[in-house]
Amino acid sequence: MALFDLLGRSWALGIIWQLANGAMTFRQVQESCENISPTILNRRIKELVACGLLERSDQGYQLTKTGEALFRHLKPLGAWSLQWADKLLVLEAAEPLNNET
Amino acid sequence: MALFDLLGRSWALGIIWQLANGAMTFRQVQESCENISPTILNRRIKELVACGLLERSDQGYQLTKTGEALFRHLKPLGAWSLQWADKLLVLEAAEPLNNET
DNA sequence: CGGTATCCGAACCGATACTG
DNA sequence: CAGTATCGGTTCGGATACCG
Repeated sequence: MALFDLLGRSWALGIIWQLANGAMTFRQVQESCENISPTILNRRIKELVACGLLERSDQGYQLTKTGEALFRHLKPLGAWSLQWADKLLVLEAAEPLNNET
Repeated sequence: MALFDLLGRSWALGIIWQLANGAMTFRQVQESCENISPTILNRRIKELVACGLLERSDQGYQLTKTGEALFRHLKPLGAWSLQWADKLLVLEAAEPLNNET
């Protein structure tokens, strides 16, 4: 699934997540992503635009219809993955691995 | 979302997809993924096991409960992404880019 | 402000060869 | 058969500097 290849790249999901709240300018996105370097931001944006997930408007960048549709599909998965990540941490904390304590 | 980082790696989704149909041995997975090299397969499997998505049984590797839950969430997204990929191709075919026709 | 060009180190893919 | 070790080649991330 090419989609996961794309979304797996650094900041791609973060950008989509941010833009789900409305249009943002280049700088705004940059700041909202803990000052990601412009190089990467530029790359991700171009990719996402090329894939029809993002578009430019007067207000800056924003999700396309397709992008919004994707976000709707992503949201439940995001929630699930949070639960999942939590459980992982708990498991790791419970398993002593090799440390004798 | 760490999940996407994991699933974005090569073959990770393919492996899950295959195992969704039932347990498989190392070789079987390998063959079902157009003979992915054992190095990569081994890496992916270890990661997925470490994350509680896969487990070993007598029949080989199989999805855990968690893995199956993930798969259920993934399926609709997979279907969506197919549509999306198709539209992308159509768009690219329709836009002449720079070619004068 | 918005975006591009360059460059380097790190991470990743994957072939091959090898052990149990 | 199942899995590991090693080692290139390539891609990716990201800092910096720079242009419109």
